Amino acid sequence: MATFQSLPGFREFYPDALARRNHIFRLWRQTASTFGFAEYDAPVLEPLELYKTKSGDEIEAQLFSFTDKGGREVALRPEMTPTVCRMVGAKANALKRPIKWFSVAEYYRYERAQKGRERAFFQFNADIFGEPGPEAEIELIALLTQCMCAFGLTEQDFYVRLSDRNLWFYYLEALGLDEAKTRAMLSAVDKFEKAGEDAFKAYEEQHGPIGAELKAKILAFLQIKTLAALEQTLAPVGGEKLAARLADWRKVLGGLEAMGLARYVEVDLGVVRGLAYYTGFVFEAFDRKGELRAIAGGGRYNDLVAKLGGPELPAVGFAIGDVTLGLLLEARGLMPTLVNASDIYCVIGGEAERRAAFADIHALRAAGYRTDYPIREVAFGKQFKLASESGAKLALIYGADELAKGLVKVRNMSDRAEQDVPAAQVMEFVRDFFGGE
RNA sequence: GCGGUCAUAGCUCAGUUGGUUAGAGCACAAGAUUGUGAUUCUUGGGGUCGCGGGUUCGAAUCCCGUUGACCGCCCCA
Repeated sequence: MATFQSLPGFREFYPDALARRNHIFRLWRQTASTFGFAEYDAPVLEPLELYKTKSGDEIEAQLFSFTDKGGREVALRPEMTPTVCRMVGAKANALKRPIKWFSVAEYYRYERAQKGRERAFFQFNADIFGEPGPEAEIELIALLTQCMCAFGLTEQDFYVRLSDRNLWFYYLEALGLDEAKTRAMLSAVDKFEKAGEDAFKAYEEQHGPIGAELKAKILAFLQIKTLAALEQTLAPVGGEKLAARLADWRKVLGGLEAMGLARYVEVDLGVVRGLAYYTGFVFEAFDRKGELRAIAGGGRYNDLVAKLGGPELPAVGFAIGDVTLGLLLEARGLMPTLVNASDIYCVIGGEAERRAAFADIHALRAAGYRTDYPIREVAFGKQFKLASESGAKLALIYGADELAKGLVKVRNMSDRAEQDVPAAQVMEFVRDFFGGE
């Protein structure tokens, strides 16, 4: 057994695991690019204060933080949001609006590792800055769903739960709750799905018993699954703010429906997301079977850029984690296996033939064909087995008989057909073969 | 940070009330096979049984500690 093991929650990526990771990254990048998002990157190590300012002092317990040799308090980034807010804030006036940016990066959190949660993990992060209206939400939720569908996932596999902190604020205000009670109630709502009635305990300890009528209204609000039900519930409450907010809801859901994405999105006010900096719509993606942790989460955070020292700049963003998504893809059989296949495998008779083959091998590789051969002498019969295992579509056979006649034998690995090709025309033959695919 | 379960080969696991040299399948490698593919047969490498201590004539097996994984709680940006 090895003397040293990797730290808890830190993963090693053997080639097959890295191939799966790259597959995920590739489709994320491709998808973001089709949506017109630009990729950026940023430091892994940041001033500790950046995260304390954003999330409060308690956050330090969840961070990989330390003092560097210059006496600076630093932390490995646990998320991208504060960093990207700083970057955008610093050049806000020079950036063309809307600012649509994405990144694929590794994050570090000092937490107990569990299924679907590691201490080091990757996230796809997408944000839109400078757009206060719900059009930004449409764009991002569309991107989120496509970032899942690109892998072959369907509405049978995942869905996005859409909620709204503003709606809760307006509704609870109309029900007569002050700000402190509202925050406590949102915290209870956040816990309700997991804890049930117990979720209200903390609220009642703080603010006294919840009246039966109030509780019934809260629970009814949580049951709402459609826009129609939402409008029906809020109609008697009235108020301009609520009316305007419902118009935003109609815009978001209408836009997503027009994109054909309605089947992925559910109204679900049970999602409030713990962190206090969200200022409007919030959403999370889950697997339909409810077996896994959240796959993605995001929302609007209009105050954060200013809070971190930039100008007033509205923003919406979300992140998808690689761990839970990877688990879901494995469970649905959507993770490809053979990734390192060759195009061409060379079967080589002996040492003399090897020298002749090398010229072609190098030329083929330079021309971009994935070309492999047995690195040391191997029995002829076994080489065909190796060729088969390599995944190559074509085997080039450099035998003594062929080379004596100035030929190379070419075997089509799928239909086993063979033909002789003049040695000088091998490259041309290969081009035709792969060009005609 | 707290509780529960578990830890034997690269992987999945077997290993009797404690008994002498710890096994199987898969995977990997070599050969049968010096000119033709996933089959078959033979053979091989690979283990201080997570680590440390204790009980015992004797520990993979029992006890204590520790590390890690998994499940749950807290948290989840």
